[in-house]
Amino acid sequence: MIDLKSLRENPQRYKDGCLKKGFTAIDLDRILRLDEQRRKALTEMESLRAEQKRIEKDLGPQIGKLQGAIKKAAGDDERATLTAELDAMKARPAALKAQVTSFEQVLQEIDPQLHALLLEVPLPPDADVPVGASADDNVEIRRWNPPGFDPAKSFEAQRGFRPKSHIEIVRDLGLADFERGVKIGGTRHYVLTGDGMRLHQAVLRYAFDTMANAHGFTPVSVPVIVREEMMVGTGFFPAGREQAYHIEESKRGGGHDMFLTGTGEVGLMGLYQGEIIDESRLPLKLVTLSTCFRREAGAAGKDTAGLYRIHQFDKVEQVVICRADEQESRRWHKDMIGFVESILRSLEIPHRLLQCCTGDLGPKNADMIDIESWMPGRGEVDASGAPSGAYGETHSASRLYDYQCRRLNMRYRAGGDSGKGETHVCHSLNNTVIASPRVLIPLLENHQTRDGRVRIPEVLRPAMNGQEFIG
RNA sequence: GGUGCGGUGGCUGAGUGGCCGAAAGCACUCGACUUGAAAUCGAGCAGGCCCGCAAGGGCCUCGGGGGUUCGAAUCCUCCCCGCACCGCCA
Repeated sequence: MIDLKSLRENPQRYKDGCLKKGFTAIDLDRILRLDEQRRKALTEMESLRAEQKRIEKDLGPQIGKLQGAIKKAAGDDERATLTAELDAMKARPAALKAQVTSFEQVLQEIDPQLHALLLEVPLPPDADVPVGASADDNVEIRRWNPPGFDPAKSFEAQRGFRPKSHIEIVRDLGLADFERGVKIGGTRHYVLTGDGMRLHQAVLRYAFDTMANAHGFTPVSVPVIVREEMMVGTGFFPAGREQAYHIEESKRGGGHDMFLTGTGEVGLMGLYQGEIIDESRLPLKLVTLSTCFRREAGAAGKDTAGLYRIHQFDKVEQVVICRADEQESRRWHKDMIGFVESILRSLEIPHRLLQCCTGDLGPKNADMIDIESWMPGRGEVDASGAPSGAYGETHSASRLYDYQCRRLNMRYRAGGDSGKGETHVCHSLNNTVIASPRVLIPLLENHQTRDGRVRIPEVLRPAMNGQEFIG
C-alpha cells in the first residue's frame, strides 16, 4: 500500500506512476476527495467528542450524587424534582453525542471505500526503470554463457547434433509422466519419475543449501495455505485474486476461507506481520522451500505441453526485510540477484538479465529484474524440425520499498527495543532462488549429449549419489 | 468432533463500571555512582490518526463488530483467533 500522506503531498508522482504502469482505471482524484472529506468530518467529530467527554467528566460525580439522592428521597415530589434535574443534566452530553454519531456515520461510509481504493494504487516505478507498455519493452542488461557456447548460434552448429526439447528428453529417459499426472490432477499436472524426481530434489536442495550455508540466510518453512489477510498484505490481492486457489472453508461452516500460495514469499513476509522489529535484528534474510500453486487463469492455450507452465511446483525463495533506506534496498537487490547468477553459472545454464519496463512491473514493484534461462528446445521450429531455442523466464527479483510492509503493518524501531526510537515501515525484497521443475528445462536441454544422455553439473552430483549422467 | 480455559503495552502479567492508556516485573534509553563494567539508585519508555509553521492540543485503540450506560479493558451479544484435555488420525 502506498502512503496516503505521500499521495496527498505529491499526487502527481502517483498519477505518473499509474500512467507508466498502465493502471488507467485508478482514480486518484477520487481518493484525494474522499480523504479530504474524511479528514474534515474527523476533525469536527473529534472536537465535538472532546467537548462531550469534558462535560461528562464534569457531570459524572454530580449525576452519581443525584441518583443516590433520588433513591433516598423522602416523597414523590422531591423525587420528581430531582429526576427532572438529573434529566436536564444528561441532556447536554446527549445532544453532543447525537452530533458525534452523525459524523461517525459519514466516516463509516467513507472509510471502507477509501481503504479499498488505496489497496489498488500501484507503487510508482523508480525513475531509472525504463518506460514501456509490456514485457516486449524489457531491456536486456547482460548475458552469461558457459565457455564455448553462444545462444546466438544454433545449438546444432556448436554441439554437433540437433537438440531435443525437454519433453522429448523426459520421455526418452523416463523422467516424467504427463499422462498420469493429468489423470490424477487434470491439465497442467505432471509426475516426475526416477532420475527426474531425483534431479528436481537435487537442484532444490543445492539452491537451498547455498542460500542457507554460503549466504547466511535463515532457513524456514512456511504455511502454503494462508488467510486472505496475508494475500492482501503481500500485495497479491486484490489484483491477483484470480491467480490463487481458493479454499472456501466458510462454505462448510468452518472458520474462514484460505488460499494456496503461489510463492513462498507470502509465508516469509507473513512471518513478521503486525510486528515491531528491533532495528538491530535487521536485515532479516530468509529462505524457504515451498510448494507453489497457480491457477494460470488467463493463460489458456499458452505453454500447454511440458514442465513450463504448471499448476504446482516447488520453489526456493529468498526474502530480505531491511531498514527503510533506498540505498540499502538497492544494494540487497543487487546482492540477491548476484546469488542467483552464481547458482546459474555453477549449473552451467546460459542466462540473461532483463530490466523489466514499467508496464511489466505489477502493482507492488518499484523495480524488477527478471532472469531468463536459455532453453534450446523452445522457440520457432524450422523447416527441418530443429527448434531455434529461446530464453524463458526462470527468476524474478523484486524491489518493493515499503509497499508490502505497510500493508502488513511490519515496522522496526530505530535504536533499542521499546526505546525512544521512532518506528518505521520496513523495506522488503524477494527473488527466486530456484523454481523446479521449470529449471529442469534448461538443465536437461542444455546438458543433453549427442548419445541421448544428460550430463549432471558437478554441483548437483553430491545430491545425485555421485552420478555423472542421466541415462 | 466434544469439553474447558483464555486473548491487556516489546515480553511476562495485574486490573469486574468513573481515580485506567492501564499496576508490577523484565527488556530498552538516558543520567548518577565506578578506572571500566556489573550491581545499585534516579528518570524516561505503547501504537496510530487528526489539527497546527511550531510550541502544543485533541481523538482512537486492552482480539474484532454490535449493544447497555451520563460513563466500558471491566457488563451483554455475535464473530475471529489461541491454548489444554478427550476422541479420531498422517
